[in-house]
Amino acid sequence: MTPTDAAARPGTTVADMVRVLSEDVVSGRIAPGCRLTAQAIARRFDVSRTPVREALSQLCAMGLAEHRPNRGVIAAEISPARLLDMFEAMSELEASCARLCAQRMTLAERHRLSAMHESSRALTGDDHTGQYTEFNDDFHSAIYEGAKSTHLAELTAATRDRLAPFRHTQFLARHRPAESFAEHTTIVNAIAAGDAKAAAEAARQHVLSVAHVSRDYVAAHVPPTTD
Amino acid sequence: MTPTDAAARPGTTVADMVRVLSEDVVSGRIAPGCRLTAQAIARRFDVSRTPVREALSQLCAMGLAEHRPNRGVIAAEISPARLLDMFEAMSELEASCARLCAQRMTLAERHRLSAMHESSRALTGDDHTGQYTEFNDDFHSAIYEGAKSTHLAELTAATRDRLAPFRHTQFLARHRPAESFAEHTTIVNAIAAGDAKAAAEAARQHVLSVAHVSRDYVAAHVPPTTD
DNA sequence: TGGTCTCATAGTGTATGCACTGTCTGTGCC
DNA sequence: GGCACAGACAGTGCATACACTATGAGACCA
Repeated sequence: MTPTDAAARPGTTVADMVRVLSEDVVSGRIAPGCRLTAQAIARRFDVSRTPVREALSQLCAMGLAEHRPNRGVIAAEISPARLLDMFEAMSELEASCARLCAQRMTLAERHRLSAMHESSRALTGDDHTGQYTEFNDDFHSAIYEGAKSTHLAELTAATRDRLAPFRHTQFLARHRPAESFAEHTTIVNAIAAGDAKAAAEAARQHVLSVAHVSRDYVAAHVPPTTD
Repeated sequence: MTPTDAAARPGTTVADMVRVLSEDVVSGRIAPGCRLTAQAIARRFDVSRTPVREALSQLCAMGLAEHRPNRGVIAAEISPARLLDMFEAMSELEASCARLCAQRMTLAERHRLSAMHESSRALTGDDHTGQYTEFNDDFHSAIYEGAKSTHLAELTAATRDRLAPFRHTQFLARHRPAESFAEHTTIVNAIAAGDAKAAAEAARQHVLSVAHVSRDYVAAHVPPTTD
């Protein structure tokens, strides 16, 4: 055994903890509002509190957690108003990506997007929600990438991650995958046709409908004020 | 003197260091590519390396610095391609903000924006560039705010800050303030008229013209590869 | 003279200790 | 019975120490 344990366990760096913890928050395994105590996390990863604190501060910078001075860090809690606000930003970002896709995707890329979309038809039944959720992320990622604007793609993906715990609730609503598929069709067709304006509008409307479904879910399941 | 010096100097918290350092990077006082050694910064603020490391990691998360494992942190270096890429994202974000302004600003807000813009006419001479630069930031902030979409405003402001060292170079170009003023006029008029589409397009073009002026400046002043 | 190797040094990354703050529980008072 | 206060305790925030890594200068060799 080397003197420092960290060298013996190369898998446990600050970056690794950030990755694992952000996945926990994004997936909802760590619920919004839940305390992230440095000591507990240090025990979990078998490191000291110092690198944990670093990981937590990065989580805060990503917007996935919130730091309250002398009171620790909690998994990000998003008020209903803030949630809609973020979905709105998301709709603008996705609209921009879709618009740029319509202008910039190569023919091959358009075909690949269409094929990808078509392959998801089989997953629109309410008994494939897990698979459809996964596909959905891939589909949107393809659109961020197709815009060929790295920073825009980064901002969009970051916003998506912050909304992830809430977006995923949409597919708990009955028939939502089928609706989602139909909305995707509009987007894909507009991009395939190179119709930038229609692509942007379709993407915007798609995200807003996700927002409404999610809002209804949150309204039904989250107490009005969680403080 | 209290046991902990930090208590005696309440002005030197992690947040303060982040503020000061980010201003240094944004303003160009700390040049892109410049090393940010934790020890030197610790001496500068008279604290230990621990809080400095926290501040630096936040700077990295903001995109204002870059962390290389075991080799420290450097002030963000942006390649010309990346720069254009970020300006493009900026143009999309500003366009969204302007569009929402046209839809959402109250009559009073529209009047205030027009008045604000009109007041800058006196600063368009090439001998007021400092004042015009300052006004310009206020003007754009007003548009981010007027969109009434907190997250969008945050993303836009964050991107602006990352571009700040380069945006500011635009006003070094002769007659640029006057051109900027003319472009602002188009935006303000569209917002005043509630013409969302025109406002978005005007804002997009405005940012893209900033990008071109800045690109020309950077091309003339930054070596091709800084590595 | 040019290239390579070695060692010194500066600086990063992590662990640990200590002082301070916030919170919770139990006790005394109204 | 309800409320305020004091103490214990848990957890944060920072300083410091130590091990490891990257880098550059100087010595050695071809």
